[in-house]
Amino acid sequence: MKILQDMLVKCLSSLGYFIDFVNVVKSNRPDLCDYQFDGAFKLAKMLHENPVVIGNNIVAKFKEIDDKNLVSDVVCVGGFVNFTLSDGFINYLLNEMICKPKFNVVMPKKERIVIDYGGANVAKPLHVGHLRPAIVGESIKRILRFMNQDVISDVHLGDYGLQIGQVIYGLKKESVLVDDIDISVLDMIYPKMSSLCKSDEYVKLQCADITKKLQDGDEEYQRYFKKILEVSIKDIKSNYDYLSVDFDLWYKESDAYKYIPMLTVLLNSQNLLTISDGALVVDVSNDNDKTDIPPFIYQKSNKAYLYGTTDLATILQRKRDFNPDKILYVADARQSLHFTQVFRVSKMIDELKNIDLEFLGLGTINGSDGKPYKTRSGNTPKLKELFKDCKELFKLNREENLSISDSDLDILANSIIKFADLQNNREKEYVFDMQKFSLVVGKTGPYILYTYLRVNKILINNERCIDKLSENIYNNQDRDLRMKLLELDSVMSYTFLNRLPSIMANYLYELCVLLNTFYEKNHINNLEDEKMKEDWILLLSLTNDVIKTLLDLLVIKIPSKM
RNA sequence: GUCUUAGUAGCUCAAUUGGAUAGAGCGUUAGCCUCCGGAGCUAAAGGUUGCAGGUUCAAAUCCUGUCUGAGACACCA
Repeated sequence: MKILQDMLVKCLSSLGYFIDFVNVVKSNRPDLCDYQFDGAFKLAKMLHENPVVIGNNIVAKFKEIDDKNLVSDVVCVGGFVNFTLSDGFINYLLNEMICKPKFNVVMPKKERIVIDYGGANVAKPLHVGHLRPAIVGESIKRILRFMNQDVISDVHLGDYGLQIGQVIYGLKKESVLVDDIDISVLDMIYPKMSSLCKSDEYVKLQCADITKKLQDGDEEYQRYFKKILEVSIKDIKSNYDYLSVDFDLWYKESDAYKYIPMLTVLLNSQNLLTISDGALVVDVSNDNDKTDIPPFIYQKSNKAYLYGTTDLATILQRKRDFNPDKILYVADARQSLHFTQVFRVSKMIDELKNIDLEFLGLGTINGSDGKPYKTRSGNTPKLKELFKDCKELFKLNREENLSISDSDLDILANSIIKFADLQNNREKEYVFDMQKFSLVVGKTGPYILYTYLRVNKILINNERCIDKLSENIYNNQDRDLRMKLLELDSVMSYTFLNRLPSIMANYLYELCVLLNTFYEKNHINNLEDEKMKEDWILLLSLTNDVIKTLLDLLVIKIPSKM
């Protein structure tokens, strides 16, 4: 609501009222007004005056300068300044949305941003835990691009950590030849080795040793490693393809290794490395810390490197390759301390200190019991099985679902799971209840898709023959829908600034609710009034364009029918 | 133990970051297809925002204390 805001700023300054930021927000009392300003209270405190008097002054002045009739009414109620928009102004704004690109959303300053998400590790099967980093990351990437940012996405595969040593150890122990490695073998080996290492300290040391030797270039281990990489990446790609998640870069942890010597030089030139208990560390503690931040471990006492080192080397790599303004990390919130350490070291290094580093933490996905999600059989379900289950449950739901094509079923299963995830605040954990999700009633992906498709049917049958709305608004459902469309601008900037797809997802749902209400109350096909019909076709066309765009930003495709 | 984070309707979550009467979905109850897709729509019931203080015109939101859950806390990722 930029125009209204500018007008209010003008109004306030001509009254001699100064306030640090003027914010006109959507009213939470739609019975009273459309937009609300509560600055009169702040002014009252500053000036030691009655807020009602100040509010009334603002109202009088606003009426005086509102030569374009932006508002049909502006009143002061108990200190709140309440604006009701005029039909003309509403339609003016909607027409701007129709004819300008990207619905006339105000764009932020363009920056070059690397976004790191997905969290896949080589040789570990993708499971339900990888769902959020992939979906939320992909959605944030798309939102950044919509907001005109220069974005590079990188999957940053974990391929050089201890897990690879574990898998190689397991393959050798089971006498699997390099040529016989396939995805089913890998899927079987990792969980086995992971639990073995937890119970057997000796095996763990062996695995650590293999990891170290691999990092040092051991030929035999490198052969295993290359094959594992090939098999595993193929599988990871097919999983991400299914989710419509894609990356510009498929860099791996190991690709950052060649930057470690340079990184060491940089750290040494600033005397940042110290030895502690045989390991090379960087002290990242700070006097203002409420609790001790442990030192960042640069190199283990056995000379092997940890993921913190490769993360840091990756920042250097990105700096030199792309010179980004920002790097965003979408990862499990439990890694918060790790990123705090990495970021602090990065800020100490002269070459890297100007890069903004943002950690976007994700809450865990829990089952109905409040604990991390498991299948009925008790193990962590693999991603593909999860979608298969979802499709099966969805088919049982309705007889008609049996006739839906398999590709549309995939789209619907994607919409169910993605919308269920993205409507939640990414920082909070949430309960994943497949039974509930596949029932598909209420606030779900298919609800949005259904709304889109039924309205789209009208648009197919009625050609859009004007490109500008008239001055009219015809009834309450009509006005509610138009007002909701006007919120898009502020929703997008809030979503962008906070990197919260959930804000946009909830807006999309609310928009669909109003669209459905409109649809039930107004039967366009039966209309006699041609002008009304033309306006409404255009309005519905705009609404569906918005829905389609937001669905894409939520990584949800539209099925041909459902 | 220290730090972080959460606690809102029976259940799962909102609340544009201090604004007016705390909103949705599920579930429950009662309605709505001669009509563009009923996976829909219209209503109703359901709340001392964990508890106790405090700050101010105004608190779910900020501060203090307290209870409960979750998580993190140097050679795993």
